[in-house]
Amino acid sequence: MHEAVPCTACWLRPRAYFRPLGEAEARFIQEMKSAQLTVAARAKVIEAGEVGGSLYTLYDGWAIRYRMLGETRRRQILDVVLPGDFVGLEAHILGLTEHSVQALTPASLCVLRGRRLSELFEQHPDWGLSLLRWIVEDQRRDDVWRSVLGRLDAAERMAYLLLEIFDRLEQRGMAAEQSCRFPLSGQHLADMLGLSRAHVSRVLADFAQRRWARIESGTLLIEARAALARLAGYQGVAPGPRVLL
Amino acid sequence: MHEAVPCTACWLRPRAYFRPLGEAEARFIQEMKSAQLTVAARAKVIEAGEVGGSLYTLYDGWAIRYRMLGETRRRQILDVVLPGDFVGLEAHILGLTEHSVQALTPASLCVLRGRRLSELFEQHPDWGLSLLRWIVEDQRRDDVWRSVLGRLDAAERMAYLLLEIFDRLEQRGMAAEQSCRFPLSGQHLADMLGLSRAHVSRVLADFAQRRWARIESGTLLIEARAALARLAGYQGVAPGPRVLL
DNA sequence: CGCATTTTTGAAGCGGATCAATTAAAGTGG
DNA sequence: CCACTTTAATTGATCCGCTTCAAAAATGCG
Repeated sequence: MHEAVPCTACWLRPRAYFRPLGEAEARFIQEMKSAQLTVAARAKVIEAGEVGGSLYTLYDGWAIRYRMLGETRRRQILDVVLPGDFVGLEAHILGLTEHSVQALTPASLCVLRGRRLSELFEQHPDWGLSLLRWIVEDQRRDDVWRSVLGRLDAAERMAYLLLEIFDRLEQRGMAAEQSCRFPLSGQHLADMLGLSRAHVSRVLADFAQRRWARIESGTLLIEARAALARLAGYQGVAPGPRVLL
Repeated sequence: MHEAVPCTACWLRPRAYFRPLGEAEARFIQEMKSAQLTVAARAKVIEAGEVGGSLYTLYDGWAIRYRMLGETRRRQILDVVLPGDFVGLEAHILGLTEHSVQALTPASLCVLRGRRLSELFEQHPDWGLSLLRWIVEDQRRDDVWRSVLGRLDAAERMAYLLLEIFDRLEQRGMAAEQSCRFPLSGQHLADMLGLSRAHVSRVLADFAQRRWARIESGTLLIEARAALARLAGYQGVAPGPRVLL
């Protein structure tokens, strides 16, 4: 898919969503990047229980982060991983991962030298704070999702998910006016929202019939954003800019 | 409740759960602490929508962190805040809080000079990394809770919650052999677990009747830890040690 | 084109919500 | 310290949203 891309040629970095780089910073980050990894759709990038493990930035493609529960075939998808997002921070910081990450589409990742993450904190303490800020923003997103799962019904959850993914894609320049690529299956949606596959199908049928949103042949079309946002109490995503490593 | 306590006299710090301090570190932290705040039970420490706001460490007592949803009276309690936990990191880093924090019992908090948090990163980069590690551990806990809310039924959720709170108290030296203080009402449990007050009551009645656990007059008694852990797929909490600011 | 996977749809059952009535507990003021 | 008021916990009856199971339709893929 991609040969090793120098950071100066990164297609993501010019996006307004990502914080611009100074000269020295650019060199430092280029130095952190040790390789480019390409994986096929459905390939596992990180497997729960793995020890150590690298730190990655997803460069292109989609992935999911998930946990399996109690021996059984219960899966909770924790997040959709999009270009610019970290993969493997838990593995890298805590040494052991409890979640898995699987590519949804063909994907490519920048492999970061973990060693240099501590150097980053020492030599660029302001980046340490930027990173902290980013993580705290993610925590807020987690808070919202706990509310979504704990207190919203099926249709509200679905509306929230569709809008959030669309907006995150838009920040990365991966969305059109009111549509975007959407490689999640019904089963994926069910496992993210704590619903059954059958019920996901019914909720989506309802949205399509109301002309609020529809998913067709791998594409999400948002037809009535306002209606969805009102239903879910959706407030938008963190505007950035965010650091990109 | 407490007059300003010097960090050297802190009752929490000697606990094995918290990372021991060097001489210079102790001074730095003492310097960060600018005041001690005491609040009554039910008082709000942080209100959603608040701008700015201090950074605190809960010193004594219990609190809850929660969000209200969509104008209505739907509340999601995101976490129980226990001594040693941060309060107000979101407010401090992002400038605006979307959750509220309310004292459950009379509580006292150490007020930290926010300014010095960035200095901490500069002057003690290893502490920056410790803090990062702590936050990543919290993220893992969030991951687990998303799984709990998304995929476990009422009894499983309750079992998970009781065990986690008990273990967190134990780490802080606030639990006895198989019992601990428990100031959460049925409504609180319902709002944490995404259940109704009535159903919480039924689940607890069932646990009591099975002699697994019971809550009586503000005290939680864990009678059959193994049974609860098996039911919930509970694996324990992060062992620490953790930094204490 | 034909097989495998996914999606859709229907029918039935269940877990938990809701509502309402009762009981118990916790404050409050005299 | 007791009667009164308020708030929270319990319990039963009913209802609804979602699950489960199963079969049919659609879609993708080699």
